[in-house]
Amino acid sequence: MARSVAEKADILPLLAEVFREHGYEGTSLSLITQATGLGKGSLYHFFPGGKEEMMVAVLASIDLWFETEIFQPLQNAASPDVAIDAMFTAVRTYFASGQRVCLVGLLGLSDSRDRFAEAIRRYFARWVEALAIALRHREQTNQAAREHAEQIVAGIQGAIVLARALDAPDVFDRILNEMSSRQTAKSGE
Amino acid sequence: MARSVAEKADILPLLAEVFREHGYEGTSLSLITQATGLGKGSLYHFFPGGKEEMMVAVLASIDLWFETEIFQPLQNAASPDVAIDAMFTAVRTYFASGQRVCLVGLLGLSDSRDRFAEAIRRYFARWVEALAIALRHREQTNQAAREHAEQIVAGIQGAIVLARALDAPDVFDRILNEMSSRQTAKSGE
DNA sequence: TTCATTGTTTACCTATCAGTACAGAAAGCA
DNA sequence: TGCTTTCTGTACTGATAGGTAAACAATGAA
Repeated sequence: MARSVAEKADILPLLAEVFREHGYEGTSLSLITQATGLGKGSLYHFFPGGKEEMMVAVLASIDLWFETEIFQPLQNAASPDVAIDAMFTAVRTYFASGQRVCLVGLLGLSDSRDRFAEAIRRYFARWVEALAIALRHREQTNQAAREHAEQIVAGIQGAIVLARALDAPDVFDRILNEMSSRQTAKSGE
Repeated sequence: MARSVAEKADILPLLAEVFREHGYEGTSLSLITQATGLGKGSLYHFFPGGKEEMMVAVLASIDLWFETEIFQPLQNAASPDVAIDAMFTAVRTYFASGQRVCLVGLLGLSDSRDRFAEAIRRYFARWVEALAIALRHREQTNQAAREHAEQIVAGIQGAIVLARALDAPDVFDRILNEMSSRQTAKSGE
């Protein structure tokens, strides 16, 4: 047969996209088979734990991506300003100017929050933490840097919500631009 | 029997709460009967259109509340500053410092977005519009007021996401306080 | 006190859900 | 070539989903 020699690594992005579009509850196995081209047999071969294990794997892959592409650069960059700029650019691309939902944020709002509470908490905690480190140079205290980081992460999440609701990607870009420029403006102080 | 002489007005808040907690997809009729104490028969008597009509009614009641409690005061207040302050206070209470989700925002992110797209769009469009009017005094141009309004509404939504994800209501309060104080700080300029 | 209206209970319908069982095909290795 | 491991299709399960039908109880006006 059409034995596609599927590997977990290949189907994870597809899986992630389905969960992003439909949430955890809204993603049925039939949607998954449709999106991945894999039958139930294959899916349960790779993920014996079913839907929940699939979501855990997706969350882990998201975590890995953000850790390497966003969090680590923020923490270790020689120039924090450049790293923060890079973060804004990466985020704009990743979330397709708000047309692509943040799966972790969505999960946190939804019914299945409790099931993945720890992964959700860690994702946002790491983001705030890494960004706060990059912001330390700019702020009087570590606490101020932390609060500023909270504002920016919340601003990004809110920009997704608003841009999706209004169906207006330009709203997303405007909000991110403003946060980014308010940032660089401070260097003149 | 226990004829509770139910009225639509009485069960709408209960309905709203169930939808808020579980989303549209996640809210099953059995959850609804449980939360309202009404059987399917009664529910379909009040809402012949089923779940969808229930959600439409809930959205309409939310719309009404925000229109009278938030949007109109923002637009018509003698003192916009006071009205904006009142908005922050009302929002903090309404969303219980981020422990209570914004149903409209959640819907916008989730699978059932298309079904209620127009109501979702209008809710946020009205919010931004009303807030922009209250902010006009503070900004150079109407466009700047609008952009600032977008930032604040997005900030509120993001604060909900972040506070829920971190399970930390104080994060919500901090972010709102900061936005509110940045606002009043400008009057000194 | 009749009687239509309004509200409620109960039983039932079909579709779909997540998950399981298992036979069997492809692939890798000998 | 054989044989084992890895993968896949099909058929099934029990549970629950949203929704329907209709008999029936409470209510309020005549």
